[in-house]
Amino acid sequence: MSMFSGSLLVAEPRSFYIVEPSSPQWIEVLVNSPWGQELCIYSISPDLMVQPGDIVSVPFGKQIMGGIAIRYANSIPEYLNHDQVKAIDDVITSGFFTKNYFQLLERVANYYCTDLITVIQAALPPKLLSKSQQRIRLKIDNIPPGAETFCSPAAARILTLLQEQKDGDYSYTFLKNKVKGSRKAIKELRKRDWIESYFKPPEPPKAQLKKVAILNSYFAKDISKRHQEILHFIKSKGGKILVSELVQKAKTTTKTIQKLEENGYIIIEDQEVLRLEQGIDDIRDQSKQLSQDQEQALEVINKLQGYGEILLHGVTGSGKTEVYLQAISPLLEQGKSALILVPEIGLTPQLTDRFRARFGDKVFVYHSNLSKGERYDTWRQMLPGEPQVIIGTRSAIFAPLPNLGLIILDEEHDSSFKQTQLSPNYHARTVAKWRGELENCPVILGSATPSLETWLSVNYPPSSSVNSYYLSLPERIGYRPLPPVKIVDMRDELKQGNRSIFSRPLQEALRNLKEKNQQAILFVNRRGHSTFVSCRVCGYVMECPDCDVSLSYHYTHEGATQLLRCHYCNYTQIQPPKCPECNSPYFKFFGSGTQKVTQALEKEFPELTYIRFDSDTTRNKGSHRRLLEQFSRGEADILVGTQMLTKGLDLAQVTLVGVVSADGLLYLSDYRAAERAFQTLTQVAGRAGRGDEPGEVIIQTYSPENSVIQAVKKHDYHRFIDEELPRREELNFPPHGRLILVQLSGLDAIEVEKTAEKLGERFHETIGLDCEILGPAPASIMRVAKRYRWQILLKFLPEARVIIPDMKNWYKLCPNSVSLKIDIDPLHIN
DNA sequence: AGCACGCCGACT
DNA sequence: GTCGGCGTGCTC
Repeated sequence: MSMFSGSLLVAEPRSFYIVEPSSPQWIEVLVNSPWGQELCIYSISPDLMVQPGDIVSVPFGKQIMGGIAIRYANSIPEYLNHDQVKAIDDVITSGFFTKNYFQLLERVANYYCTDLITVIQAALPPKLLSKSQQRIRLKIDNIPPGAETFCSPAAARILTLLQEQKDGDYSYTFLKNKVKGSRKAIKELRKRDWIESYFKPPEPPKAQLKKVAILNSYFAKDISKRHQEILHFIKSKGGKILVSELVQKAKTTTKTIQKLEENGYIIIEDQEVLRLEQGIDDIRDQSKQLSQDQEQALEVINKLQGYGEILLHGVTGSGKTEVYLQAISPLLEQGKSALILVPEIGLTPQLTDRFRARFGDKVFVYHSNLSKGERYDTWRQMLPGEPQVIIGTRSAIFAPLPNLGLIILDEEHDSSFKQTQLSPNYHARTVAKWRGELENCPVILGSATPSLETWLSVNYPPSSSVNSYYLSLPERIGYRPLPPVKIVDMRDELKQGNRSIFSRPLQEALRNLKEKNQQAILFVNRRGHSTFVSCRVCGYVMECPDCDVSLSYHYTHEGATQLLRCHYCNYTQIQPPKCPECNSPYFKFFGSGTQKVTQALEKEFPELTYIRFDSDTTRNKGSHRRLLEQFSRGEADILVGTQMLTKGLDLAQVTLVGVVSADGLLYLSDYRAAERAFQTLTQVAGRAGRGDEPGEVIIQTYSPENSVIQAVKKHDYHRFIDEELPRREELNFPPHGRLILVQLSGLDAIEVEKTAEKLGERFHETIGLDCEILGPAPASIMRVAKRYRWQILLKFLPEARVIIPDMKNWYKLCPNSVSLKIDIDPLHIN
């Protein structure tokens, strides 16, 4: 929680160009100290220019760490002596935190109950606010032979570890994790003066410098023909060229170039070079003719001046992207920028390509798969405010674009817009609306299956906000029909004696594939091979030793060791040949994952080739794109994959979509299970028939009468909404009420439970009647990665004011061994 | 968190 | 007197 009252004063935009006549001597800096955020005062040495809003590095204790300069101070507080105040070490980046931007960060911190500094860290490229790292190194000259025999076992272990390392140097954290009782042992070794500890200064990312040759005097006398040629070449390139490029393209040497510099014909300078992810080049694309619906939608968007929330509800294949493109085009001409958020960038290379084809080098991508340098440079080039288009994932909502004209969330229903593991647990959609308000620009939320939150917010807006619009694209472009959806009752298949995982209709559709020269997508709810391995005699199930879940069977290839893996903590072990409990050999796997489906394909349809597309096969950088390109080139007949397939793939040749089993989606113990199932099935069905050939969808299930399945069959979003919204309203679940999930975890089962009980009592004492307190209860998977987990769910009634003044005390109620996490608006409450 | 400082008891 | 364990307070 922010520890300051009111807003922090930060530089107005552009104030960084103004030099104050009487430069203040001190400045307050927000730092991330080991025990939380703090506002500390530092002096400014005369030779350093520091402004509020700068990112600086400062000394703190024995460390150097990153911080944000907040405001000038004319004096130091009374409780500090002058010799206690240290000087700013360096300025890392200048003129970045504008007032609007800072307000946004503060709002995120307040709403999601975290420190401002934690939000800032999420908003900046990684390592920009890094700390110095404590490291341990050997003092080789002081160590007698056989030193390890003189000291305690732990100390000996550390000594050996360090001696095995080439430079005898390890980080303190590494040794702490590796050796038990390391703290004491290090003290012991330090006493003997065999090791020393030191702080390695942080290394924030830096701009890359390269040498450029600049033409100085072209009309030179007494110059060799070769030199004249080189100068001419530089001139043809605009009088300025990278030295490396000059050497390569003019087929010359650095020696020659040096000679030219010595004679004053050219000047060699260091220049910053941006490291940016390269796109494909030279595919240009023009605006397409819009359908009537698209035209109407675009008109509403273009007319909108200032903030507004727009739901663009377009069925799969209705041409939402073209609307985005044409909405952005006039903005760039006005000198404004646009921000497009997508669930996962690797999955939408086509989207990025289309933007690049339309807007060329004005398009930049920003996501966590970029290298550190690429990410820093992409971020840095935004600061001057050149009009541009940023396509990014969740964290790009914090892209520091000064003249923002439009924010778009594509596939706004997607749950990857919520940050779950790390703090702050923000939802990019929520932050996008705040940012739109602050920057006074429209926010477009695009989806074929809008989240209930967005649906409600746009159709029944709270009285305070009138600027919301519902725009519908009910038809696919080119009057292509939505693919018919066939529901297959798998109980009948079993009755008819079909024991294959493919039903007869799906088998027939797959058989027809080859002769029609078409492609198919098979959707499987799970990666790996099987959901669990169990004994058919005694019922024993293989479980992860560190988590309360069963292990999944992973098949690599014929003859390879068969592995069992935990999908929660990645624990891996070899599949035992017999049941460890009763020694029975009938020890087999159940359920089906992507691997099992591909095996069945090999067996039943050996003539069909496939590509497996899940998190096992797409782990490496660029593998999404590579696999998708292989598939679109027709190198395989079938794409077999998981959830990833649902995220906006546009593959024109796919006519058949098969859902191997919908049941795993339908029965999850979560209040959002129905919504997720509807979205996933509708999205995956939408991959069929996007080209000229009509599509077909086959969904296999054991519960064909389920209302979600029926809504998917009819492509009927409204039918789904009409059933689901009252159900949520009845139970005060979002979007009608609000949830806060309080999670406790720790290694000691009893202690976690006791803390949960204690907190629960506290909640009953302090929280008002407009909030229902559910729990404390153990999480549905109680143990993950050796940690026991309990939780309390706070359910606020729709009209309740969600204010929790007591939150700081919650942390005080937790012993050190129990950690507390507060998830605001959780998407999963298991 | 990590470290210095200072108090106190066990031992030379 | 000296060494070392451990509780306390500080980091601009």
